[in-house]
Amino acid sequence: MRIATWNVNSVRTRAERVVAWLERTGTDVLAIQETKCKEEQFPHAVFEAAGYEVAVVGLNQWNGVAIASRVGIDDVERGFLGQPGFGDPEVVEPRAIGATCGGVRVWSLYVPNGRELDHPHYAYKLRWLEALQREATEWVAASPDLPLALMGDWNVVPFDTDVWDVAAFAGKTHVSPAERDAFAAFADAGLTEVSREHLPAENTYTYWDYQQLAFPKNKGMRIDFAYASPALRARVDSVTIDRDERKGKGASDHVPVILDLAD
DNA sequence: ATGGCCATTGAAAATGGA
Repeated sequence: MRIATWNVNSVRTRAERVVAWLERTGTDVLAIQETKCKEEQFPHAVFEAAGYEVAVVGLNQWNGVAIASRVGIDDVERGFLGQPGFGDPEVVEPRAIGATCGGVRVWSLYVPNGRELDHPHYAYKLRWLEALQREATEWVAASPDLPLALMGDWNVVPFDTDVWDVAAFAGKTHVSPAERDAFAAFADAGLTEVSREHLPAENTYTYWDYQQLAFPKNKGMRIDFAYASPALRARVDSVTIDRDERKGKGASDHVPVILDLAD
């Protein structure tokens, strides 16, 4: 089975491209982030025509996550227990959706950006990661043999070598020790970030800004990851970052991260 | 060629992204 995660930066703009990619690569399950639409605006028909069922959560033009699967999609959960909200009035944003697909419990996650270190969004980001880590700890403890994947756009650069020039990020989000600690803490829940295990090379990126020729200059960031429970980790044969998907007109600024699983 | 922001809302300019 092949499962993947991809921040598509608007699913309405890129539905045909995403589904063509799913079919071409033979991907069974895709965790999608930044759908940027309400559930009723989601291009359900494009996915269904290709044989994918979809579970969606979306409130407006911001955020939005989904899971597409051609191996079943059951026990859908929109948001996680204790998921923090943001704003006044406080809203629990559509940033997490879970479903069981082909025997794997998959979560599609879009971690808050943080904006600036002194912005309320940054404190929200840390709260959000901490709450997810707490909940993930419960999931693993409750079902230690369950294949579980926490996949998505984590908006954290775990190591200096996960960005083209860490000096350019001095005083900015994504690289702060608190964010890195919050990201690393998922290992304490018994999870392993399997893209790192299989693709340890430095300067291996999943995101390139649209501006200033970032992609041709390879000024990228590694911020899309997949944490796996022991039962899933043992089944990961290989991990691929599909860098080619950043090429050409109409690309998302993120590329897919793919996990090939043993049956 | 992989090429100097993009998507959404709403109808100009603002918001968010990272």
